[in-house]
Amino acid sequence: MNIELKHLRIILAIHESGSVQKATEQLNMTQSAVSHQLRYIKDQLGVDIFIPETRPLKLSAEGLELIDAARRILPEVEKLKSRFIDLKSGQTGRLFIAIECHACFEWLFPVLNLLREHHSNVDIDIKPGLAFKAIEALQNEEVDLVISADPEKLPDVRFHELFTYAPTFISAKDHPLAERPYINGGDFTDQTVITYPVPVERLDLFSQLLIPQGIEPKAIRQIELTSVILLLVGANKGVSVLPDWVLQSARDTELLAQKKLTKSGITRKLYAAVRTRDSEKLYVETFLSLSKDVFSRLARPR
Amino acid sequence: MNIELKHLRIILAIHESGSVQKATEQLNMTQSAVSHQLRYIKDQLGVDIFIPETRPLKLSAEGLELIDAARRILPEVEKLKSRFIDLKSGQTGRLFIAIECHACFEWLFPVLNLLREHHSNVDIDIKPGLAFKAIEALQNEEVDLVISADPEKLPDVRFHELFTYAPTFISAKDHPLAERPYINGGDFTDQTVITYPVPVERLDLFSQLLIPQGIEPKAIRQIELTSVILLLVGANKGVSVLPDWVLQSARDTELLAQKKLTKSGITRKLYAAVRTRDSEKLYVETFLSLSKDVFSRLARPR
DNA sequence: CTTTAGTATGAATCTAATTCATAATTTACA
DNA sequence: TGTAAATTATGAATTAGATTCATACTAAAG
Repeated sequence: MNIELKHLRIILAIHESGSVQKATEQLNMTQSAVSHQLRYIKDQLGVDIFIPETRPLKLSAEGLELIDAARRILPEVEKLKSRFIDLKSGQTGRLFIAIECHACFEWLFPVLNLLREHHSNVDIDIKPGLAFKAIEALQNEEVDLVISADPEKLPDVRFHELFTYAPTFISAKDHPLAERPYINGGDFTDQTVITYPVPVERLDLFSQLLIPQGIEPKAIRQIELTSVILLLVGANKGVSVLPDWVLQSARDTELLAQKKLTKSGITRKLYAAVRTRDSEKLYVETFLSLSKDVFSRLARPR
Repeated sequence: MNIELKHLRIILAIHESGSVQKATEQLNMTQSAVSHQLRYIKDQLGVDIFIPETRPLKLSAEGLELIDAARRILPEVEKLKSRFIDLKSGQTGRLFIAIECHACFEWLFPVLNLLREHHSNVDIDIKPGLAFKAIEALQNEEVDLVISADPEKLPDVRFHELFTYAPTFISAKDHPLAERPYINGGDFTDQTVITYPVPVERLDLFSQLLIPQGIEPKAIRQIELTSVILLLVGANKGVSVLPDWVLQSARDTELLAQKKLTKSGITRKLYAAVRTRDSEKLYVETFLSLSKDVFSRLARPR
């Protein structure tokens, strides 16, 4: 026995319009096609749906049951279809985010709050614990967007540039290095460095400066919260390197000296990576523009 | 956008088995056919259901939604299908009954009570008010079975013989006609006849005897309840004609004289009329055999 | 009793689904 | 890594299914 949605639609249209004739236009079929289908349905179910040789066509007892079922099933399917139309257009969907950059929480939270206001139908969340294999998780559809500073050339992933920042050295004002015009890699050999609790190769200081030069600092101390890092650096418990925007937006920076890294300064770019086919989704585009907005407000020196 | 149940079944089978390959046997399709369908579905929905180039095939975010919907919709359809299998076999269904014969309530009630015990899934009911156009109502599927004494040759209706009975004259024992060996039509001209409250042409006495002979009784008095009719006849308020089985099963018949109608006696047959295509349904067959059982017990003289 | 509107049907046509053969990928395992 | 095995994708041919057209049939209305 084979029943398809098409058949339920036909039966329902005939019943609601009162005749095969009238149902034809609603169904975009000829009278003959409907009639053939009607016979097919009857053969499949083994019972007459409409009482034969009556006009207007009247439902049989069995037909009534079919109509009941159709009225339960078809709206479900319609819901599914419109759900997919929405999904495709980005009216609705899922935006799970992985961040490779720990400091990014600073601007990401406000962005997501704004994004939720614009797209209440989108399921927005940050997925922790994926930082290291974030791009892989993106390809796997475990997440839908990755904040990354290391763009790759991949066919199925597109990296959208968000903004440029400078990893910046900080120390207490009375720290010896606070006198320098800029800081070099070698300056770290006898310093305690305070960092976020992530593998060192994921920190700009290490990936851009220390690892290439084969330098190791005297000690590393890992702290979760940005404000605590600032506090400890101010208390001369160590030095640190943070994105310039963090320093510009943070309070209590009076005790700190800020220096560029290397004579020419190091700059980096942050990217939002999404799957290519998600690129035009409305909420992805909104995310990108909101990020730039929020960042530019955050980075404005006070 | 066109989605059919077939597509939901394919997606679900692939997801649950883990690969297209394994799904093929469950679906009774070749790997190629499944693959082509998969592409069709993707084109229809406009999004990838499975993440491309991954094995085992993994659902995309959109695919998950599709699976959810399939798991809601497909069981509904399966339920519908098994419902129709039951309907066709007569495991379940509807048995609405119209009776042309008023006295039939006497044996019909016990039959229906027994029938309900055998077929708890069948919706059993008596539909009043259809007595006159009962066969039409049967063809219209307003009712599913008609108790009738007037079989017709119809292509879509089948009359199953239930049993034979004799419309029998009754009067009080001290009534003048109680002396006669049998009663003729002419004997009614100066009698008050007590009948059920139905059109006279539907009463055996009239349709079989008085109307053909053009005879009218002195008066007609209509009473609903059989026991009241017996009471009134016993009290010499009139005479009546009732099926023999009613008299055999009723109490308080000591005061009554029973006489056959005409010298040779009149006999009639009762039929259960059902739509031809319902004839083999289990509960219809049960109804027929139960009716015969109950009747033979009822008609057994006490 | 004839007309008319609605429904059914057969044959032809068109569309969609399936198969077969084979290519392309991916995975597993050396 | 590289190679074999397994899985999936694709194109062309085939088959099955759905639709149309023309027309016959049926029920209802006048």
